[in-house]
Amino acid sequence: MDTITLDDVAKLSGVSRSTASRVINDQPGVRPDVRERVQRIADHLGFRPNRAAKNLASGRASVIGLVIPSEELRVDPYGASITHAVGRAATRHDLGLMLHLAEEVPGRTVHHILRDGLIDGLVISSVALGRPWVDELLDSSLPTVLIGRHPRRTDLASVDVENVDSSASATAHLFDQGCERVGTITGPLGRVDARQRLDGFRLAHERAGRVVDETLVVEGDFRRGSAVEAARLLIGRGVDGIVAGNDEMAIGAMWACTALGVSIPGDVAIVGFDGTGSGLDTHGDVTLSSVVQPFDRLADTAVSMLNAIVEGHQATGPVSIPPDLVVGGSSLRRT
Amino acid sequence: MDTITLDDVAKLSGVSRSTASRVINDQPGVRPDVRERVQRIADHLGFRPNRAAKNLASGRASVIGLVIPSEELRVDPYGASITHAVGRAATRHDLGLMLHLAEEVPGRTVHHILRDGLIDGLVISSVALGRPWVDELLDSSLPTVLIGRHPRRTDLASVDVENVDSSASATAHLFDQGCERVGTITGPLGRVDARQRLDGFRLAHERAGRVVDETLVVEGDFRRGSAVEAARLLIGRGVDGIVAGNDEMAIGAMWACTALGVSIPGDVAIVGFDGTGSGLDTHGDVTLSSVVQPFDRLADTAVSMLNAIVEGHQATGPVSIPPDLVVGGSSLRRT
DNA sequence: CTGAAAGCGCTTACAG
DNA sequence: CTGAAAGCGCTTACAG
Repeated sequence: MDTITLDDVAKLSGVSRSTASRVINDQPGVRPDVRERVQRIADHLGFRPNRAAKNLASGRASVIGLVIPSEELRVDPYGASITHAVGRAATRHDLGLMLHLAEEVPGRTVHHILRDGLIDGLVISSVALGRPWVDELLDSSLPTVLIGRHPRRTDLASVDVENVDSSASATAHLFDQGCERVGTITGPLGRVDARQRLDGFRLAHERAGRVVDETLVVEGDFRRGSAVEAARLLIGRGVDGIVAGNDEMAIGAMWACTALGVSIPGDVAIVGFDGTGSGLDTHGDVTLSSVVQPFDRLADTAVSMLNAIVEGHQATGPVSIPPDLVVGGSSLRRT
Repeated sequence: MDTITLDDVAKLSGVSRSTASRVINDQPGVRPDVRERVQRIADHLGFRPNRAAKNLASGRASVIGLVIPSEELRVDPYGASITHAVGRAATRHDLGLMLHLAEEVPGRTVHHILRDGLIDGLVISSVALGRPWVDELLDSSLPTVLIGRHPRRTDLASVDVENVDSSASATAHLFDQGCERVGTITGPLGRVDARQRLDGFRLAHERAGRVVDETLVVEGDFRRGSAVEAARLLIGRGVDGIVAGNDEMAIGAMWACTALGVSIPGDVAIVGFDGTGSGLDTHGDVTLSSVVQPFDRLADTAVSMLNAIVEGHQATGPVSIPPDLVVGGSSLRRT
């Protein structure tokens, strides 16, 4: 073994393990010159503290878990974006990230996750809610932060995009582009985010003194396929603008338009939500306008909140972060 | 603290910690009745061994890491599929999975990953190769297994899909469907997998006694956008079949066809590779034919190999697993 | 500012 | 088949 331990550093520096520990962990109470010497020796030796030992001794793992449905990870770029963002955030906070795929966790393993001391807390994608073991976690002693929103509980620490106003802006943007008959393809209305985005759609109408034509409100399921059909329906009903509940469905709608020879944005202007599908390579020639989720800020906030809870602070309630409307070719009519 | 330790179990069972440990870890050398009693008490107490302690004492983390480029995770379903599959495999092997996003690892952190004792080994997506710190890992003392193939080195433990023959089958399938002018959109030819799939394309021609029309071989970059253009080109050159280097590009090609009013599979039959994009909701009405990667088998094999290396066995060389051609509506002409 | 000492919860030879 | 003991590599009050 050429594994270098704290003892090695201490011995070579001529200090005690305690002092070496303080230096390594940037704790105060060490004479500057001593600190410098120890640090130098540690660097020179290439000392890396053993995490397991540190964990055991301190009761801190410096690792957090992410719970996300595997379906979400595979099927929807949203899941991948969240995973990516939380990974970045964890790294920034100097934490490791363990992946817990929602489908893969056998029943009793919940306790495993809870008590095996391998993680300090959990970031949970609200998409994972509804599974009994996930719901159970919410009330366990393990610190958790939700990305998204719980359908009922407001006591949980959570971070979410602001859905209502931003969705209203997207709708208003279509009005601005001269759209007269704007329809919407919503996510599954059992989900909070889908409902809130619909609320925003209605709000924009209200603000503009318009009346929502209810035949132009079609429920989808956040997947592309559902939007292809829904878009056909809406096109049949003469829409000239579509607000999609997410980008996947916006892409489905674009597909339907293309297949029907309906031009975008000339005949139908389209706006999505998420910002996962933007970029030319996602849907032919036209870039998709979208309400872009601030994934990095969401993740960073979530990890910060989680850290705070781990450190013993009270969990704060839901936090909401406004996204940006990014206008692309799918909705911009040159005037 | 109501944390239950091995000591609690031992005391309540009236045995030593050693014996309790043996029972908990299913090690031999314990009288059946004792084993049963200890087990029962452990269960009753809800005992969960502390992983950090176990790790420290045994030198095993029971956690493996996955290195994957974050781009891959966000942009291409392939990355998400791999991540998902490795997550499943890890769970099956009773291992935790830590995520190491290729972009997020600062230089010196390599050593961190190497020596902090948090992981036993690493599954590395070959897409991550080329980054200096990743390449460095390959030669470190940390056990690693590659999913994919190294451009040069054959000494590394790796698992990959069989690319050549399967790609040949895909091409042959188009011949079977009556295609006379089959073109291909390849991945970036700097990559082994892209080259091998092109080799398969050529091989199929050879086997069928046909000559490859080199003007029908167009290089893409595995992204959708590149395929939209490439497909336009190919359509202009009169192809009636397209073999795409992956599903993302197949979808791009389908998009191009749809936009040009070219019918699929009537005018142009299309086959992809990966099996990530199949399912109706990905591209309008038509399901995509594809060489479907055996993600679960790939991941399972990779994790098994990794485990073996961790346990001290010699690393075996590259392993290749054949994928399945799954025929969908994009290439099946009713005859 | 510094160090000696106990302890985190487990595993693992080593004796019996 | 079973147990006493040492040890994994760190942190953390507690004294000085």
